[in-house]
Amino acid sequence: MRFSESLKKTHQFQSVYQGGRSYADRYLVMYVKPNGLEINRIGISVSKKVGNSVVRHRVARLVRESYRLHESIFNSGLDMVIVARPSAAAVGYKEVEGALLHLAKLHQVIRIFLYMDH
RNA sequence: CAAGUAGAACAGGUCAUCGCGGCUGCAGCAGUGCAGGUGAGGAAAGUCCGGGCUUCACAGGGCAGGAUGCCGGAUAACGUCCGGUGGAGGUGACUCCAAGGCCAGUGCAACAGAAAUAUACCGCCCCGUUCCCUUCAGGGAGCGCCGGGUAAGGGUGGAAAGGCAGCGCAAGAGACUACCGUCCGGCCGGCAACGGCCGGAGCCAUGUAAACCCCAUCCGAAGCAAGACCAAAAAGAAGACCAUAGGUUUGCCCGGCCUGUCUUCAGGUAGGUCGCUGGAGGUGUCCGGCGACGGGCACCCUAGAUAGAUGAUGACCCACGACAUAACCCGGCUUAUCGUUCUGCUUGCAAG
RNA sequence: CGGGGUGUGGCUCAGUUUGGUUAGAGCGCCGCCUUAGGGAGGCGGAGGCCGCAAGUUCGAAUCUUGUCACUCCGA
Repeated sequence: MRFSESLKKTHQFQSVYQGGRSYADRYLVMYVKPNGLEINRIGISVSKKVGNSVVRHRVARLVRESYRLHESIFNSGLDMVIVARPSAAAVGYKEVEGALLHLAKLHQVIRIFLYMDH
């Protein structure tokens, strides 16, 4: 991803959980917190309750792919944590993409005109 | 053709676009960019065993604890595998078995039953005695406070002192006899487990060791977050620099101590590098072996991430896609799994 | 990577050590009594293949092995 890094440390995740705002739908939960940097940092969390290793990796890839393909319309300087809910295990790319963009719209972190144009 | 049985292989494919982790090459001081090539499984899973490797411990032996348990072999090793033996199931191909020892000792066996490791409740028989019948041989019925024999029959139970048939007897009993079984001894075959044959028995006597236990064999402990190296930081040691700033020791001076600066050593946190993939490795072929497996030769190199890489979209085909993601590496076991293909063998039916 | 624990009526737990006849307790549920009615109280009742599968034993919730799920601890 050209403009983004990933969150790695436990304390970075804790910071977003405690200092950020959150929205959720059936498949995903999104936490957002400004980080004061030029770039975005994104963390994806898929708990063991979602499924086994294959399912968890697949969900994480779908979320990452969705973000990658729409990276250009996101605002900069954000820390985001996206948590997958158990119902996300059964769905495909289209649903995950829709959920991600829906939550981003609620957070007002994407450029709406580009989103509409898309 | 149908049903079954044993074994083996495969685990969606092709194309296009976007994207990810190593590697190689080129460019660049560097961040990085471009190109090429490569990138999960039969179970990668569960972590149930075994080994390698690493660190620690260790003269040797024993105890404790744990594991294994018919015999022989394979192997680095195993609780795995192969070949046998015995037993169980199946018409059969074939499958399954924790399959050492309760005459070393101890424990336990509810309920039922007269009695559970020793027993006489009913029954059967003998003896004594009373009464009745009587053809004077005997027969029948009752009694025995505590007379005796018997384990055939009854019933209980998982189990009641081998089974069955005969002989025998007052009634009975391996008391005796044949067969079967069990145990003991001998001979033969086999490396052995064991099998076969012959002879004998005082058939002295339940089950349970996945009850304690006994016997035989094996096991030092921990695990790649093992461990090795580099190394900010924090705390530490030694030395030097003060003709020196501050504090303290006594009012002052010298001297001492602390703070200071530098060097060296030690240390090992954050972080980094190695361990990290060429191996008890694969594929083919030949040889030895019934086989597990072993040996020779040729060829091949096939993930190595470190919050952790395989995905998305579109098109076509088909069987319409199951289970499941390496994390130091191997050998097994167990469990999950939509299906497809092939081979050996068995049984049944039909036809030739 | 290593180690431990738990699974029993709808819920919370006993019983497993040392196998034994029909597995108990509380709350909940159902019926009846009581009340004008409800609650409380009293009486009675239903509800369990003891997580699953094999095995040992005459007999298994209990013993053994395998397996599944949940959960805790350490590095």
